[in-house]
Amino acid sequence: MSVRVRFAPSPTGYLHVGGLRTALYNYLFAKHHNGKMILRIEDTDRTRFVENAQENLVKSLLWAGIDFDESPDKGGEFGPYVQSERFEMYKQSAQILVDNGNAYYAFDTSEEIDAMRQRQQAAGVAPRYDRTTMKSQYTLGDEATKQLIADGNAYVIRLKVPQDEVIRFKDIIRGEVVVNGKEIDDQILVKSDGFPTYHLANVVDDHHMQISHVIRGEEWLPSTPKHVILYKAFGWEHPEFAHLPLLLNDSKIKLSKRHGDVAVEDFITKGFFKEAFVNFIALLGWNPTGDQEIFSIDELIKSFNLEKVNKAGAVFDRRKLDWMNSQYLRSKPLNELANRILPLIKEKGYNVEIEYLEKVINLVKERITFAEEVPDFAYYMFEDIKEYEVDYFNKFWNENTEKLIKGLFDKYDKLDVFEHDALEVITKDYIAETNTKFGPLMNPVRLIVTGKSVGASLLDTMAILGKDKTFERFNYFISKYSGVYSL
RNA sequence: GGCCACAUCGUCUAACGGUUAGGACACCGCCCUUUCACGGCGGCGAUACGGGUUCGAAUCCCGUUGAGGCUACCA
Repeated sequence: MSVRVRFAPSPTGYLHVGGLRTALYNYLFAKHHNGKMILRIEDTDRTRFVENAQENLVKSLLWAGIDFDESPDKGGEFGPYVQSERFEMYKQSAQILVDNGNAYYAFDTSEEIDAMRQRQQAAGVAPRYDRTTMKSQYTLGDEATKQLIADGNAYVIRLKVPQDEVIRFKDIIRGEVVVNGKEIDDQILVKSDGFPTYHLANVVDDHHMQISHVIRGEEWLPSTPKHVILYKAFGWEHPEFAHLPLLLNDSKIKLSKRHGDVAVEDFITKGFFKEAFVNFIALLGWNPTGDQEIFSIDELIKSFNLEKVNKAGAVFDRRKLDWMNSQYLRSKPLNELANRILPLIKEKGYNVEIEYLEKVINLVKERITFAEEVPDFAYYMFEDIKEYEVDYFNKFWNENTEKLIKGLFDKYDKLDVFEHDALEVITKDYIAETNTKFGPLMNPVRLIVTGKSVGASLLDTMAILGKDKTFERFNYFISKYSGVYSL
């Protein structure tokens, strides 16, 4: 059997990281099995529809490297891939169920349903549609029902759940799940506005689109029995199910919009590499066995399998995500990094050659998490020093060091090749000659050249900055602070 | 409340029924070192609890507890 899976978001906002993980697992599963990945937009709730949401969803998915074989944009032989465009199909499907006795009409208002629920809760029973007392085809009879519809009364269509059956299905991740029909509510299939609910549309589409595996979040597990009933009512085989563990926040509750950023695009904006983000997300709830932490997308595809997906929810740990990003930052080609932040560099008003930018990135990349930090972290590589760190200045700048530093720069001045190795030889000779140490000598030099107390290798910093700039800073510093030993 | 599913270091996780319960993030220490990092080495730290099955249980079964999901004319 060929593998066909789908990612089926609602266009209600932005792509949630949990949604991305679901999409990713579907994608990895499809690619692993040489199957097809389908995007279907589930927009049956027009009250929650958000303009441009679909575009945003697709943009985030594409950013992560998840593309589709069939989608609203690409089309495909099972289209359309937007549920609102499949309206007729659901209508006909619902009619089939009414005709074959697996669904029925109901005319209750939402107030009446609310009242029913309150009665049930007060009585301590589970809220469920009460076929015996409510205004449905059950209590009204077929003739009266027909008449009410003919008269233009609003109605819904409900699934007639077999009360005396035990529903069983196999979940690839969780094993067999068993639910008693008595526990299942008569789910609304068609709303009074004529639109199908998720349950109907989902089952109809998955069947007609020949979906082989439904891989979705655990929040769908409780409604899966309803879906199984639906497939049976239609006389269809149901696809295989795999319910993914939830992504949790620090409080171990389902990651949601209410608690910090969960929109994928926020992470894009923050500067995460897609490879790092995908790598991190993939390992949240799945592990191929072993100690490997860094996986390329091809490695993920190669080793992915549903059986290894965990059952328990996984907390989304930003610190590990940061670490993951820094790992990728260190291993990425310099030209890629340089091109990535070039627009940002220009935006800051810095006019530098790409080669120079690459050198600077290489200089500081082990000290930062995001490539975008470079212009701030090492601003002194792009413009004049804005200020000297006061504590550092007061600690290291005095009459002795001034004399010492001047002597060192006299030696540096003789250098034609202003590079790391040459600088190192000169510096070491000078240390031996003056009987000082690297630290006390170079700390003030760092202050003079960068204004800061921390940073990358100082010799490399000076070499990249070049002799002219280095001396410009030295001369400026001396002209301003010679004899001034406290700020 | 009911239903469903879940439970290994703080977090992500590994472990044919036989391991000193392994790795990673975070944290701490040491080394490296001009600073800060990177890196290397080491430390801290877990099988929720109680019963069973078994020669032997993190692993299988039952119960308890805990935390979660669902309980919409939302998905």
